[in-house]
Amino acid sequence: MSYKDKKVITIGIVSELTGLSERKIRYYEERKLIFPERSKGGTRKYSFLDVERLVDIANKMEDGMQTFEIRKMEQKQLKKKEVREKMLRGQLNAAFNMRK
Amino acid sequence: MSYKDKKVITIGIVSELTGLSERKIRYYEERKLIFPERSKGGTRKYSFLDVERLVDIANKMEDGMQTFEIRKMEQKQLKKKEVREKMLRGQLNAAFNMRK
DNA sequence: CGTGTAAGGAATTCTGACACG
DNA sequence: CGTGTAAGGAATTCTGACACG
Repeated sequence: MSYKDKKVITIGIVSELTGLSERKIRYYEERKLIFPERSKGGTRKYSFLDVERLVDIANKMEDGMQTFEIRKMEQKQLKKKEVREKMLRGQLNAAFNMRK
Repeated sequence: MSYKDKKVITIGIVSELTGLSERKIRYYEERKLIFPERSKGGTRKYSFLDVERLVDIANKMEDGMQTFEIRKMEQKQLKKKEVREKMLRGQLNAAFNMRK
């Protein structure tokens, strides 16, 4: 975990960093696009990665995409990534086996 | 400016990250060891670099150093760094001049 | 000098709801 | 569906001060 992934930023500052209203930021969480942590008291805590994600979400919203479409798109990309990694592992294994 | 230098963390979270009380953190600011920014409303905002600095300060305090000593020490190291950079620039210039 | 604490107030955040479209 | 807003309350932070050592 680098600094980028540490959940330490409160929503007001995230709002400033992204230019999005707090309302929007909370709504995108409701739609499962973003997953802040919580303090003991219940205040949301975001990472810089979350901030980047929010900017990306904002761009897609501007392009007329709907929240559920954005969610699906992210799932697809996650799946692609998994497949890619699985293949890579397979090739590494094959290469390793050839050596014996 | 990388993420490390962005002042985005509130004092409560800094307290958790460093293990220092908010009182101590504010006191080290009073003694000019740390320089948070402020929100419009007046709440302090720290960077990850500040968090690292605070941990370093805490270690020196544990070793019995006093705040003014820590401040002096940091000034000295800053000066050393400046001298080093000045010398480096001088050498680079010399090397460049030899080429013509 | 360095730090804890209680005090009162202000800034920040939270949730659930209503509104509009 | 996506977002603004007013509402009431709770969590967070701020300052200046007193205390102890």
